[in-house]
Amino acid sequence: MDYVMGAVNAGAMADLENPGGALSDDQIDLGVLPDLLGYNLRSAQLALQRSLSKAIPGGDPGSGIFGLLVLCAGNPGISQIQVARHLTIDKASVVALVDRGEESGWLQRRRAPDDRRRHGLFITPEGNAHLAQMKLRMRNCEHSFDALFAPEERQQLLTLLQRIRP
Amino acid sequence: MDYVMGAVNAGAMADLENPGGALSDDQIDLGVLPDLLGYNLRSAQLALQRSLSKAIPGGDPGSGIFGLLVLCAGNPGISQIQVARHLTIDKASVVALVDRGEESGWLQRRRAPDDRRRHGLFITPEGNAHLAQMKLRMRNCEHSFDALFAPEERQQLLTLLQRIRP
DNA sequence: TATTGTTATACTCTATAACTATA
DNA sequence: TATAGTTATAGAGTATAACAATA
Repeated sequence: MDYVMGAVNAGAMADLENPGGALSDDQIDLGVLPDLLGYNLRSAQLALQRSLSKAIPGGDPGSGIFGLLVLCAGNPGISQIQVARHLTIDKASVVALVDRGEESGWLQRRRAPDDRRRHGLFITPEGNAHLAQMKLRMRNCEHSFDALFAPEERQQLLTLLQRIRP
Repeated sequence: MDYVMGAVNAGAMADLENPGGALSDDQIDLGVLPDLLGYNLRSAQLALQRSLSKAIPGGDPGSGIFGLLVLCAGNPGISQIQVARHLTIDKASVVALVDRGEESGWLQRRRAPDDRRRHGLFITPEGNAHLAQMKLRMRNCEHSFDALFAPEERQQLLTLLQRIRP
């Protein structure tokens, strides 16, 4: 119950204390937010994402073209529905992604001979070259965040995050 | 260099081994993805977000109406630009959020008497009631993820995530 | 019937740029 | 000049639903 009523009471109290003046920026009360997994996940991801998208056009790992190319490079002939499953997005969302990759010349759809419903995805030499470049930039960018963690801390962060995955 | 070439070589090898047949779902090679902070952050957040948005309409903590109401409850008279700073989004993105909150009757804009450029934001009794309900649902939903962590693990996860914040 | 891919559509979140009113 | 808020616009990213081709 404390959890639920806390901010409400704080609000009522602050209301009496602050009938209209400006609030200084460092006295802002974040309430329950800092204790929520969702809030902290989102803040962290936004920070990393902004840094990545400055360093790498389309460089959000796991969404966007980067994750797709990694999967095609490691699993030639992977189907779109498998991409969807492993990037945890809908198969319909994969279509536009693959379209982009194909238009850019980084991958190809090839109708699978053994099951003509399936499109096998194959990375091209241009795709591999592009991916290698993206990986370099990605590594450099992630490296700038490594300073925040001791090596075993970084690993534990990854381990804990992976438990949340479906 | 291993880092960069790893998946490329794996790709070339797999290409020889797999000239067109289906790949089984559990032999998919995720390449460098599992070692990337960005990929793991995104997967974890997607998983949590999907769970939350089933339990709570508009319930992504920190984005959306929830974070806004928490800030208004704890800091009556907070300005929109302060909301933007603490939710780490642009001031332009705050406008639509506050519009929604005002239309729903959960908060009010009040022109600040000491600086007529500023809109102070104030939560309404209806907003407080709604927020209390959202917090209950949020707690229940986050609680279902707590099973994944020992108490000190959860705390360390939060601590590590907070280091990434700008 | 079930699966793979596709199209069409819409919604949320965020950003940028240009504007206003106030300071 | 600078700041707070607004408007207009655009771009990701994702989802759902309905559909075609194939199994």
